[in-house]
This record gives sequence, structure tokens and C-alpha cells, in this order.
Amino acid sequence: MDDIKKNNCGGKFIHGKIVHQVQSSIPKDEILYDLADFFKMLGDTTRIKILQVLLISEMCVYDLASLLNVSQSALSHQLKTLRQADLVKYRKEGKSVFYSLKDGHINSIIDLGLTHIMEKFK
Amino acid sequence: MDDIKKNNCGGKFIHGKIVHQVQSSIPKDEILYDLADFFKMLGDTTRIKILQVLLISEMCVYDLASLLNVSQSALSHQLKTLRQADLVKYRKEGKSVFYSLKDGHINSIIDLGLTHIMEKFK
DNA sequence: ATTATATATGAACAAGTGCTCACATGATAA
DNA sequence: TTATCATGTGAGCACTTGTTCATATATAAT
Repeated sequence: MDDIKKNNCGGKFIHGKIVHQVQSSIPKDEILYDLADFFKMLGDTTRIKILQVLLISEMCVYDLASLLNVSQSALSHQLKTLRQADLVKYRKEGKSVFYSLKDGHINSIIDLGLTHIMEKFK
Repeated sequence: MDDIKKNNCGGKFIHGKIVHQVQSSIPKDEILYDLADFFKMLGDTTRIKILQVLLISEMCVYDLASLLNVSQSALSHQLKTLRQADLVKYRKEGKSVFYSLKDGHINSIIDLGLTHIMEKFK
């Protein structure tokens, strides 16, 4: 019963037992770093919009730019970012380049995020 | 059959039908803005670590700082950020302040993100 | 070949972010 | 009260990020 020493933080940890237990069950730093990088991709309005669209249908850059009301240049830069994060793929057709999602996980993750947000909208 | 005019982007949209269909099914800008803000919270290594810990157990600031190997100040700043995002709650006990998760969604969202990351680790 | 269209990209820059440092606050101990 | 411990916070600063502007590339039309 000495794992909780109330009102005394002088030693290493206040609650050694709990801390050690937690320490052994969280993922390695390398993984958490990648995880943060992944969520970082979803943490920008423009990119979330892009993904929302591609969730429904593939689309070429020109249409995407018009639809989202962002400059073609800004969009291309963001698409490059998403490409590097391995979240989108593309195919060329004439002068156009069609982008689409590369992964199915994104769908459910964004959906979960949406339901989280929606709860606060009432 | 004129919703696809191949190799011609002169008009408003190349693929009007698809664009309009997509346009009506993506969430409002206000929601997408909040959604991005939410994912932004998960897009930082320190914050993801904090949440990973609180996923398992509540913890006081001192223990959390020691466990995650971050300065107490940096941690307090991040905890404030998480508080403002309404992701954590806290209770005071003597000199200590114990933080815990406020919401159950975060658990499943982080888990989904983790499985996404793990797939690329082989 | 020349022109127009669709996309990509480098440089520059403004805005945002996360840290440290110093100090403030609040509670307990001496 | 005074000292100590746990946490919070403002200011400053280095670093990152997302955009614009100009230009490059690549394909198709004239």
C-alpha cells in the first residue's frame, strides 16, 4: 500500500507503481513520433477538406482547387505533403492528374473525429 | 453523358456532376475547421504521449513530467492547451493536480491511428 | 512550332507553435 | 510566519508551417 504517498512529491515519483505500470504499456517513442506526424496531416483545414473530398471520389487538381476555393499552387503543395505522408495516390490522364485516397483507415478515423466534434455542437 | 469532358478544363469544372455531388456531401466549413483543430491536438509528440498515459491512468503533473521526460513548464503549457481543447479534466489533491481524459472517443481514435501506423512498420 | 492548359515546385515571407527561463500562485510543512 | 514543494503562466525566441508569387514542366490544341 505504499505506492500512493499522498501529498509528498519529494522522491522520484509520487506513485511509483502506477507510473511503472503505465511506462511499460505505452508504445515506443519512434511509433508515437510517427503517430503524431500522421495526425498532423489531419490537423490542417485545407488538407482535411482535400481528404473529405477524396473520401467520396477521386478528383483532378483543377476541380479540387475550384471546389475547395484554394489556389492551384497551395493545393499542389498540400497534395505533395499528402503524397509524402503516403495518404494519397494519383493517376495521370491527359493533362489532368487525378488524386485519390491510398488507405481505408482514414475514412474511419475522420468519421470518429467528426462524431467527437458533433457532440459539442449542441 | 457530358459530365466527363476528357482533356478539357476550360470551363468551370472538368467534371461538373461529380463535383456537385461531392460538394453537397462534405461537412460545413465551420465543422471542418473544428475537426482540423481537434486533430491538431493529436499532432504533437508531447501531447500524444500525455494522452497515451492518461488513456491508462490519471496522473499528477509531477509524475507525468518525470515519466515523459519533459520539463514541468513545457508540460503545464501543453496541459493548458489540452484543457482548452476540452480533452482533459483535472482534480486537485493537496499540492498535486491529477489530470485525466475527459472523453472516450480519444481512445478509439488514437487506436485507429496506431493500427494505421503499425501497418507501415513491416 | 507556337500557344494554351494543367500541374509541380523553389524562394520568400508572415503567422503559428512549442520550448525555455523567470517568476507567480497556492498549498503544506517546519 | 517562513520555507518548501507542486503547478501555472507570461515573455522571448528558434523553429515550423502554409501561403503567395514566379517560374518550370508536360501535354494537347492550333
